[in-house]
Amino acid sequence: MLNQGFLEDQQMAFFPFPANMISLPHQNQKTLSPSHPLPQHSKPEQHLANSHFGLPLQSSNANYWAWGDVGEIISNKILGMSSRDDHHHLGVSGMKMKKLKSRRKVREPRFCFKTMSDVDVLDDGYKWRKYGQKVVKNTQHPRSYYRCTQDTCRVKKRVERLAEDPRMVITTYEGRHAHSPSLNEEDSEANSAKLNFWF
DNA sequence: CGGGTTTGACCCGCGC
DNA sequence: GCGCGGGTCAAACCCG
Repeated sequence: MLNQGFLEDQQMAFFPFPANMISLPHQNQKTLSPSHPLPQHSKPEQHLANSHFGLPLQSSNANYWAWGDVGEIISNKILGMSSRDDHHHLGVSGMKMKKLKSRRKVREPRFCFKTMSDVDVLDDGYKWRKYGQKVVKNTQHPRSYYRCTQDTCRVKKRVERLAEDPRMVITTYEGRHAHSPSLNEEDSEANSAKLNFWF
């Protein structure tokens, strides 16, 4: 059973990395469940070229794909609000966040996706430092907390395994990277060109 | 020695 | 106000 709060909270679900962004060191690592394969026409690169990409969403009992403008999907489907107001608050400092908190609860944009993988931490091109681990209630698997190592970047991610199916890894990203991935230095420019959809 | 991980303590929001 | 639970901190530890 998927954690109820999880679904309600995120209402979104699964953000696919473009295939060229995910390295697959393990044979059996696949994005999304095999029972919900990517549609044939949904080659991520294609949509990158159009500055659009697919966002597979999950309702309570079915996975489906939505295509369109990233920001639109994020604000409509993920943040669940018309986020014009909140866009101003994205990426603000911790201090500012505290001030804003008192006025109104502002949440960093979040999205998550599910992968079938032996490894907990997928290589998404960014460098992460673990800052905590917690056993969440009613699950036998701990949740790990990671922060982007770039000191100006406040992006965080959580990684946990599905209780019902330990082969599945749920990765939840919070915030936006203020930089391009640091895969390796020499082609960081190419990477940033490819990956500037990271908003 | 520098950078990452581990892990218990602490913080804070939320429901009762 | 209090307790619970999720999220974060930070000292200790580990490793190349």
